[in-house]
Amino acid sequence: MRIVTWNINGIKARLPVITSWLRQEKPEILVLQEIKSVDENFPRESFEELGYNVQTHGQKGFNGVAILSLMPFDEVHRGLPGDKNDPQARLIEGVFSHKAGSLRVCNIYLPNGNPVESEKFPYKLSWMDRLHEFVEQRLQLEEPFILLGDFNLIPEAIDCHNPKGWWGDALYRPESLEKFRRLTNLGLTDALRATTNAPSYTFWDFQAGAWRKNNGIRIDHLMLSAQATDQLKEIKIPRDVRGWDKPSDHVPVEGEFNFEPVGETVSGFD
DNA sequence: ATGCCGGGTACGACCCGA
Repeated sequence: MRIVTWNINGIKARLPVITSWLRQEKPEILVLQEIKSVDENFPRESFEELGYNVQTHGQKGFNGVAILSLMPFDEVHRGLPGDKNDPQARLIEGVFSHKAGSLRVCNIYLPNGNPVESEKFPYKLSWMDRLHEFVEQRLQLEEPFILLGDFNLIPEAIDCHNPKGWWGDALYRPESLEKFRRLTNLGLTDALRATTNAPSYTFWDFQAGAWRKNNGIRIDHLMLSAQATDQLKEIKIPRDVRGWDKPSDHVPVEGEFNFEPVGETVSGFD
């Protein structure tokens, strides 16, 4: 079973790229960040035609997350608990069945946090505190759990082309990394780093020829519970997608797992 | 290089992103 994360930077502008990629790749699950759409305007039919079940958690103008799945959703949860006044749509979770049990897939778009001097940075840190609480509860379930998405965090120097240039940015500074390590120390495995020590970028800025110069960073991650790590086969990052027509500034990150779907996929829920 | 692109809203600039 293939489970993929992709920050697509606007569903409206990216629909042709995503549908052609889906026709080619047909992953069981694709999670999207930055759909920049309200739920009513999400082009769900374009994905349903391809056999996908669609669940969204959108908002007007920016942010917004979605899960596309060939398998039916057993459960859907929207929003990160811990602040009822937080209007930003950055988390959606789906629960699925596979032959040996259940699989919980939580898609996040973690706040960027820049500029560090603005209110955006404390928002990032408090969002990470809320995520910590949430993940702690999820891990107590002792089941396959995949926390994936755009973390807006550069884990280590190897994960950026120019570490000295990035150091101090909200994506790569002590306060952010301390909370990130506290989170992963709950018992999450970085799937990419479990399989390779090679530099593996997932984002290249639109500006300043970043793609041409390979001036990239790795900020899109699959973080796995022990029960999910046991089933991990490999991680692939199809970086060529960054060179397609009208690309996102992020590329997909694909996880291949030993989970097997239950029978035929069916639509018609919800 | 705290905005050079690129997408959003809304239709002329501004907000947002990493």
